[in-house]
Amino acid sequence: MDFIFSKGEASAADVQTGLSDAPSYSAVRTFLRILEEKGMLKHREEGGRYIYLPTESRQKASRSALKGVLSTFFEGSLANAVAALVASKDSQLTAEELQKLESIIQQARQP
Amino acid sequence: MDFIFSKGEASAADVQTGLSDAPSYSAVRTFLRILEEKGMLKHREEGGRYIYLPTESRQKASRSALKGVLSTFFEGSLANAVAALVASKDSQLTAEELQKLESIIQQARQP
DNA sequence: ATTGACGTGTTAAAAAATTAACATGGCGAA
DNA sequence: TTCGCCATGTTAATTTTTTAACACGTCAAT
Repeated sequence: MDFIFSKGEASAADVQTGLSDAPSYSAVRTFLRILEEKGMLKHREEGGRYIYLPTESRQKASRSALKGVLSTFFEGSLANAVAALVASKDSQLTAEELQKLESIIQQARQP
Repeated sequence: MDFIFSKGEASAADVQTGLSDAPSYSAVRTFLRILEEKGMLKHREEGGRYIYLPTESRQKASRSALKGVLSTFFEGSLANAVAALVASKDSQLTAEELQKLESIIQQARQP
């Protein structure tokens, strides 16, 4: 699911190729079919191939995933999470990124 | 794993009780043992009971989980993620939380 | 000391996931 | 058109996971 969310959509071959710890092509195919049966994926046909995509909106899924991590590791606090990344040596946080963050926060504080 | 990380440590019974979609107690017990064999968990004995806890530090695991969500859903950008939560109606972001965030960002921008 | 409750270790059976293999049908190139 | 290639549909075998069941040892209470 994460792989398909990150790509937006993917064929069975895409998943099998792209996933580093992927099972066999056959297993991927079966699993995608099961995920569709469970309602988590749907597919369209493109030149005979099946392209799978999530049924849930990316927005919903992303918020849900983010809240999940916050809840599991950061007591539900976004500030705690940001603090952890900021403190991380290899955080890859550029000056530009920090500036964007600040402007987002400021806008949120003054509606 | 997420459950144990969120609790810090847990017995088989804790997991089985606390997890909403938990399998049988027997399966939980087996699974914890397998996770230990794989090196993801260790256990200590407390009054004859096994209490399992992660081998990886909470800090490492939390950063890794957070980066994973950022990478899957937010193009790796923390700012994008924060923006999504801020925009969410039910974001639960209190004024206090926003203030903490701002001060964290400001400190990060001026080392 | 004895009993009963509880958790582990172990085993075996049931269910599910993974894999391989082959048939079918569509599509493009020669 | 005809051939070869590729993805799907299907089936069956294999492996892993999940489950149940029971023996054993510990601990607390009676």
